[in-house]
Amino acid sequence: MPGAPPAGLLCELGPDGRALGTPAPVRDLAEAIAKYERSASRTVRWVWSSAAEHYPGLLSAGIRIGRCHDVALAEGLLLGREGRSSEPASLDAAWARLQGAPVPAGPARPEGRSAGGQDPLWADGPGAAAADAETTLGALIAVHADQLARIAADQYPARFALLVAAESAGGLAAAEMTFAGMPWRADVHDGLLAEMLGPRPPAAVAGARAAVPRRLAELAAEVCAALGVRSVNLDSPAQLTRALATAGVRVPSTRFSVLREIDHPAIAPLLEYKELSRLHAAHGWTWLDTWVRQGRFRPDYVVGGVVSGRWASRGGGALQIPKVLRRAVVADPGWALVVADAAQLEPRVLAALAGDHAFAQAAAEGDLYQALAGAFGGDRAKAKVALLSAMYGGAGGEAGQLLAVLRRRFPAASGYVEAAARAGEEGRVVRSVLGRTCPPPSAAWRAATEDPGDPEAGRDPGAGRASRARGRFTRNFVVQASAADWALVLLAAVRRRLAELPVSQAGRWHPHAPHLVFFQHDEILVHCPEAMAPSVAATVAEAAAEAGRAVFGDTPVRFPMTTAVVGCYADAK
DNA sequence: GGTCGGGGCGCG
DNA sequence: AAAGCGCGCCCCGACC
Repeated sequence: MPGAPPAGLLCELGPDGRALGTPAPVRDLAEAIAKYERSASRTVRWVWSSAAEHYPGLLSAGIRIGRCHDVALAEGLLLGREGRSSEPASLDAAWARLQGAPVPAGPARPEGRSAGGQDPLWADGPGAAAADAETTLGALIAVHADQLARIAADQYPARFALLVAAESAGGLAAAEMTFAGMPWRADVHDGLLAEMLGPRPPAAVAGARAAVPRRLAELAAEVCAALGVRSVNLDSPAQLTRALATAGVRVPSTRFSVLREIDHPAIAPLLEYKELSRLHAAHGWTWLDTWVRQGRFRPDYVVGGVVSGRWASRGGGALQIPKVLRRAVVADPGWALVVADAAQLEPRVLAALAGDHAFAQAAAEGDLYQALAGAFGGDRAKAKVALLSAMYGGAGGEAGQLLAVLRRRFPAASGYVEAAARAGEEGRVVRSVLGRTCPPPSAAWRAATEDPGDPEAGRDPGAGRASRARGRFTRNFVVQASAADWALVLLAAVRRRLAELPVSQAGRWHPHAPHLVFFQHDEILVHCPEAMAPSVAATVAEAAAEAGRAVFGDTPVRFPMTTAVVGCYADAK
């Protein structure tokens, strides 16, 4: 019925996922959910097909939920562990697999907001009869029970269960962050653009290209004059390379790092042009018009969108916001931003992962690189290069020597990443600390690297390169993915603890309570009333300690957060 | 008219 | 000797 609140079907489940009693129809599903959330006598964990699909609607109705089991996210993790990450992870797909039926086509990688699709819990749309709701609920219960069994069958079931819980909490946090939005001052953004690019050019008339901002036109003219050419499209690497060649400058590419080394009058304006045109194209006035509404930037986050478990985003380049634009991220009047990022997260994660005693001691307090500097002649910069090379697989320049030092002084830590690299080179998979699994090698990779039957035939010349490239990937995966595990547990802990602060109300999305507004790999932003900022900062610190214990157990390694309470994101560091 | 891979660069 | 890890999005240019 148009205008009626969505009805639905609820069913309580036992610890093993079996239905307790019969499904109960409710007239107003949102209200029924809120009522469960408010009930003090028990903690509810909602089982649903996906938060990305269902939660935005609940939030719009003013309802916040505490915990869930997100079937799609869980399925993604399980498929990954089973070496089937290319298969679709939706409830429909999982149900089809469980029944041995043809699996509906769908995106293999997780998606954010779904464009449509059936709503298994409150199926009241056209064509969704009550019978369909029952069928869908049955599928949901069966798939969930199957997932619980598959989780329990993991080599480390408790850790994998934590991963599924944290991923599910991430799904909730992502929807809440989109709902709340990141405070964004369009006037400040516009002012920054005008300062750097010149005033906003008039909108393009139909059919014509938009006018180029004044500063970009000036810089392009300077470059042309210095190169002695009439005109060149600086946005075309091919054209630019040719124009540089006519001026006697031969470059292998037009990358910033290549051009920077060249002594020619065209280079300075060219580098400035590249920097500003990038800002204009990616985060200029068009971006502002497209993505900022009523003082908020609301990107879609894609939980688990990166193989390592990091989030991706869709639209607005939410995870690539240029640092200069942080000036536009300003707390509402009377509110503050608590900006917290994990200090030197990845090397600390490696220390905890490897159980390298000497390394872990260095990661116990303070500046990790400084603590390791002693092993590198007291040079902190060398310690940092050595660590980054170990985690990324680089060995250029003096990194090779520094790696040798690292290997001698911290054998367990370097051994950990070396073993991961070997596994990757040999085509095996590796896992994060909580059990997120990297994708298996592609068929093309296997074909390129397999041993030829005839020893005289020799290997494909690209085989070594492909093998080493995968080694670098798995070497980095164990660290990056374990860091993502920690960050996800941190996010879940912050989210839960914020909801326990006095101002919050169970079951309600409270617009005046502190809320997460941004999460970028190892950094979080909380928007909160000014007076609450100190308790929010303390909450984040407690959550970080909790995440360390939950993910790594008993370790001397600490995971300190650098936390700032500011009115503007740009002032955080 | 559209798609798609590459070059390039923003973030971690 | 040469090369480092993971993304999203812009523009270009080849191609259908």
